[in-house]
Formats: sequence, structure tokens, C-alpha cells
Amino acid sequence: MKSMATKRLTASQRRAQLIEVGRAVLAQHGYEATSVEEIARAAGVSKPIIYEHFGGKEGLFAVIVDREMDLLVQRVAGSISSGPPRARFEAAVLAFLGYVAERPDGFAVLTRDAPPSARGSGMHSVIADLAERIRDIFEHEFSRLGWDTAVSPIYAHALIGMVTLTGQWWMDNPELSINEVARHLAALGWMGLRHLPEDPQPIG
Amino acid sequence: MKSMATKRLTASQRRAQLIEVGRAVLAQHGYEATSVEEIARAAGVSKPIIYEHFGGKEGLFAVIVDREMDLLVQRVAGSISSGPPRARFEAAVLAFLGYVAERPDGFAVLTRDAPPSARGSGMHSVIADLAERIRDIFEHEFSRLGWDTAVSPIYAHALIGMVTLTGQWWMDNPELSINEVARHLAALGWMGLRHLPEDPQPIG
DNA sequence: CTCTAAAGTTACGGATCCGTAGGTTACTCA
DNA sequence: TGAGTAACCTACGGATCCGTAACTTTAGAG
Repeated sequence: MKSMATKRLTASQRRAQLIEVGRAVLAQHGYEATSVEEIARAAGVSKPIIYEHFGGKEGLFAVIVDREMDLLVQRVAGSISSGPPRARFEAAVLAFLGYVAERPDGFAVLTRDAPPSARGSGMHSVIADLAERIRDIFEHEFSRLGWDTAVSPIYAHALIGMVTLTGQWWMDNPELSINEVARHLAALGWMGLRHLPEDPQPIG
Repeated sequence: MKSMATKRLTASQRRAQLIEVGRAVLAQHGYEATSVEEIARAAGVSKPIIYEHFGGKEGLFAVIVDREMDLLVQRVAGSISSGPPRARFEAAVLAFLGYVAERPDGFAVLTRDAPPSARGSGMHSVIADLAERIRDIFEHEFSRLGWDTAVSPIYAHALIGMVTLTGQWWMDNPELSINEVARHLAALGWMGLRHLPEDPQPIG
């Protein structure tokens, strides 16, 4: 497994390969527990190459996270853009889970811990991004209904957490199809929202 | 802030203090990014003391995680134990968020990454534990209704993810009271479950 | 006051890791 | 074929961290 005499690659080819390999390694061990040399070894290359292309560990990580964030956000944003409300909702859930299914390593990287410096990186930023979009939708809808808009972030985060954790679970238990899981999640979320009382009663 | 000539403590007192201090430090920096010396310094003590009491970094971490897991599980399990279904559901949500509010450091430690060795530690294990209990409830209920029980883990994880991520968000945005957040989450989850169709339709 | 056991400290070995300096190999084009 | 450039490697400095060995200080019992 020592990487048998790999051919010499173009700068951009090597760069692309390092992103692929880096994503896989980082998905498995996380940022802190992954050494630059480990990624280099997995790519059949020596350490300084990574410094040449990305400036260091954080640089490579940043590029990987950025690409995955874009993929996920684009996907969800695209699917949520048109149609009647319920269809948009269901499409968004399916888009999110589709990303999880097709890019498990990317999802794992986004989910795991980010480097200490970049507190804005990693999943936190994706969540913040998605949460903001979804909160906007809720705010609009809530104000249309004359409800309190201060609680809209609750629902935004609740729905994202729902899909995210179920996605993580599905990665370890992929017995059911993504479509089926999405149907159930969409039904749960949609019905919950649809029958929401204007002002939930205190517990007692 | 160099720890002014702290008095000498009893073994058990020191042990208890190290657990407290360790939890705070680990909550802030995470397992990998925290050094034993950092915890020792924060406790006004030298490094070998930690090795004497816990055998090392993993030992201390294990004790902290174990205690927090117990606290959270006990709390949720206790609140879910009796009453009519909806009250049990709401009580469980409130119990979870109550833990988050009262033990933010503990929640942060459970949420963050675990040491590479102990894959069964950290939040994963808490989630697995809670998910199993909740899945059992759903399985029972679904089979009573004659529904497919294979999908019950979806709902278990969806609800846990909902509460967990909203809890994380609330820690950074505690403008609303825990009770209010719990009311909304409980309403969303309950209404979603209550009006769930037997077999969610395909998206289209 | 003294003696002892518990509590705590300094100092270090061994390992790992990041990042870089400086040299080497292999393509390419004239 | 030969030179120049782009790709790549070996080797190392500096820093950090884990865990331990050997030593020192404090508190309390007799």
C-alpha cells in the first residue's frame, strides 16, 4: 500500500488529487487528529507538496470545507427555490439527504470539528447559513400570520438538527433508502409546522 | 491569574476540583486541543497530579463524560417515565433543554469530539442511548397502530437532533427562556407526530 | 517537637508534528 | 541532445505534548 511509483502530475492535477485524498482522510480522523504527513502519504507524495499547494493544513482544510459548503448550500437552495410550500419543504429535505448520501466524506468533514482558529468554518458556518435562509422563510410566514417572529430561529434550527442528525445516523445505518427517510422526515416536519398552534401552551 | 498559593487539598477534594476544572477547559477547547498541562495550570496544580488521579487525559475525560451522560440520561429518563403521552413528550424536551441550560459545559463536552480511542464515548453514546429508548417507544406505538416499525429510528433521531441542535443554538442565543423554547419544540415535534400519515407519500 | 505519610513539584525522555531550506529528478522544448 | 523549468524529495529546526522518575514540602498524629 506504499503507493507504487506514481506518475508525476501537473500542478492542478496534483492539487485536485490532494483535495480528494485530504477530504477522505479528514473525514475519517478529523482535523486535529490528522497530520499533514498522513495526507501526503495517502496521496503518494511528500509533505512539502501540501505546503506548496495550500500553505499548510488549515489551507487545505479551508479549501475542502469551502467546496463542500458550496455544494450543500447550492443544492438545498436550488431545491427550495420554487413551487408550493410543501413541495419546497420536501425537496429541501431530499436535497440535504441526497448530499449526505452522495458525499459522505464531505458531510463527515463538515460535521467534525474545525481548526481552533477558524471558528467560522466547519459545520457551524453551514448551519448558520442554512439556518438564516430558513429563518427568513419562517419570519416571513409568521409575520404574515401575525405570529411572533422572535421564535422563528427555533424552528429553523429544529428542522436543520432533525435532518442533520438523522443524516448522520443514516450514514451508519443505510438500510432504508434516502427517499424513504426523506419522506418520513418531510412528513414529520411538515405536519409539525402545519398544525402548529399560534402560541404553544405552557407545559403542565 | 497564576493561582495564588492555593491551599493543599485532600485527595478526594482535589479529584473533585480537577473534574470541575477539566470539564470547563474541555468544554472550551475540545479534547484534542486541550493539553494535560493546561488543565493542571487552570487548577493551580502541576501535571503529574492529574496522572495520579485519573491515569492520564483519557481517564479524566472518561470520568467527566460518564458523569454528564448519567446526568442527562437520568434527567430525561426520569421525566419521560409517567403521565399521558403528550405530557411525557413535553417533559422530556424540557428536561433535555434544562440540562443544556444548567450544565452548558457538560453539554459542550458531550457535544464535542471524543478521543480517537473511545469511539463509544462522547455524544455518540448519549445519542445512541437516548435514541434507543425513544425508538423503543415509537416501535411500541407504531406496532400498536399496525405501522412499519422499521422507520422508528428515523423519528427517534429526528427528534433528538431537533432538540440537540436547538440546544446548541440556544447556548449562543439565550434571549428566549428555556421554557419558551421547549414549548415550541414540543409543539413542533408533537404535532408532527400526531398528524403523521401512516405511509408518507413520495415527493412529487 | 518530631516523625511519617500524603500531597505536590521539577525535570526529563521519547515521540509527534508543523513548516521550511536546500537539493534532486523528470518532463519539455528548442 | 542539452538546457531550463516545473515537480518533487530528504533532512532538519523548533515547538508541543504525553507520561514518568525522583525529589521536596506540608499537615497532622503521637
